[in-house]
Amino acid sequence: MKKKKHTSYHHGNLKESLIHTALDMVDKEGLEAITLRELANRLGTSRSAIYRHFEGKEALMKQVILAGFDRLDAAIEPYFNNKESPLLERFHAMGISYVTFATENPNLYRLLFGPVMSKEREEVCETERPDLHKILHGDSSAEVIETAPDDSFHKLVTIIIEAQDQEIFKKEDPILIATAIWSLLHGLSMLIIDGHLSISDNVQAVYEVNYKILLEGLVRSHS
Amino acid sequence: MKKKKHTSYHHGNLKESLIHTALDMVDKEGLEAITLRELANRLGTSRSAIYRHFEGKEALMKQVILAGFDRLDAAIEPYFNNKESPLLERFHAMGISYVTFATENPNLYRLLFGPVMSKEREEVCETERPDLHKILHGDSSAEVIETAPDDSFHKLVTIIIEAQDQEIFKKEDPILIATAIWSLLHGLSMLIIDGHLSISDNVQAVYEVNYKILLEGLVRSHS
DNA sequence: TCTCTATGTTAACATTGTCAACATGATTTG
DNA sequence: CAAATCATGTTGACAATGTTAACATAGAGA
Repeated sequence: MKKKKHTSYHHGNLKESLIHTALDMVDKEGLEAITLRELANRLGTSRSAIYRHFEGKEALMKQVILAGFDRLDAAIEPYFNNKESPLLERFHAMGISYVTFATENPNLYRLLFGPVMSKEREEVCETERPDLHKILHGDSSAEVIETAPDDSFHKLVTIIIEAQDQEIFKKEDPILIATAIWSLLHGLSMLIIDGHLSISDNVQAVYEVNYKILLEGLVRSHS
Repeated sequence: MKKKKHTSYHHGNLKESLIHTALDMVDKEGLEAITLRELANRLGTSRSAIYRHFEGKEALMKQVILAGFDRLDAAIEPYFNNKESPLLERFHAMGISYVTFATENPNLYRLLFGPVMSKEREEVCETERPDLHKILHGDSSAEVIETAPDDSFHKLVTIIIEAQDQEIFKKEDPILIATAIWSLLHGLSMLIIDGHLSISDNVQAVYEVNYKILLEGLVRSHS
């Protein structure tokens, strides 16, 4: 597949290779399988070469996590952008694709929301995401869609605003609504992949009930 | 507080001491702070003594996790059992106490749902919790309340059944409803303590919106 | 008392992340 | 072009940690 141009340098592009093989290792063999020596072996290099590209293992893992989030975003994106199907269908499918991604790649999903970043995030927490306030306080939704970054959470917010503009959803703070939706999806995914639910054999059914409950709390009026 | 009877044996009761000091260490200093040597030092014993009581570090951590779940259960229990206040108030307070427990003890909460048990749970997942099916297929709710174990999830299920009996909640599968509620609470807790939300400075407000959305999807009819 | 089992200690080992010292390919400079 | 400089890779060593084996000791029961 990816025959790198091995002509260029010592190894080629070690930095990217490290990130991607680490990502694949996490996905297939779990987080504990990742050791710097094993990583180096698989790439035919030596353990310490890593330190020419990353400050340490943790710095590498952060990059891996970022790449993992890209995969997650890529898995859900089609359902955000498919403008042909009705909004609620997209909304429904987006949720399914999210939970499905988690259950099909449990190791990867656990990494994304796992303990690697948690300490650091706790510190940075306050200053984070000031850009969201722009969305929150922007009055027109059309304008927001343009300025929103391609982050999945932002896309979710814009979909909610869209649904509010179409008088489908109640006019609640869209960011808080998005938070509730994300919480439900994230919690459900985590509980399933960690085996805390007794009904994890039928993920689809569990999701449908969750979706139904959530939706009835979101829609504007009942028929 | 807990002056153990140091007269009895070599150390006294090392097994329980290990579990409880480990639990406190996780809570105050994080999971990474736990090393067998440090644990042994704090208890004035030697590192290898641990292996007379546990198969290894992982076995010890599993016991720590069980003790941690007891703390979580104890933190929410008052809101389950306070029979004087109306059911919806108990329901509301229970959710707040859950999220509050998580945000006030982030290290502990992360441990409970963290990576220690995840692999094992994946294997045991299918055979787990057959007792829940009894609740699901029991027709009378009063009978269920008696037979339910003191697990928090079971209590949640019984409260839902109670609300259904009082015609407050819709008659949906109570286990699936409980799953949805737990997912929301768990997801919200995790996202907050890991700093994924931009609004984590006002936990209460976030919870209220989540609760409102969830409740409107649960209640039987709108006024 | 003697023996046995439970519990605790010490020393050693393998794994892993990290760093220092050295080596080499590529790039820039005189 | 030659030399210097920088980027990249390698080797050896070290500290921390979980684990195990061999040894030690206290308490219980014959």
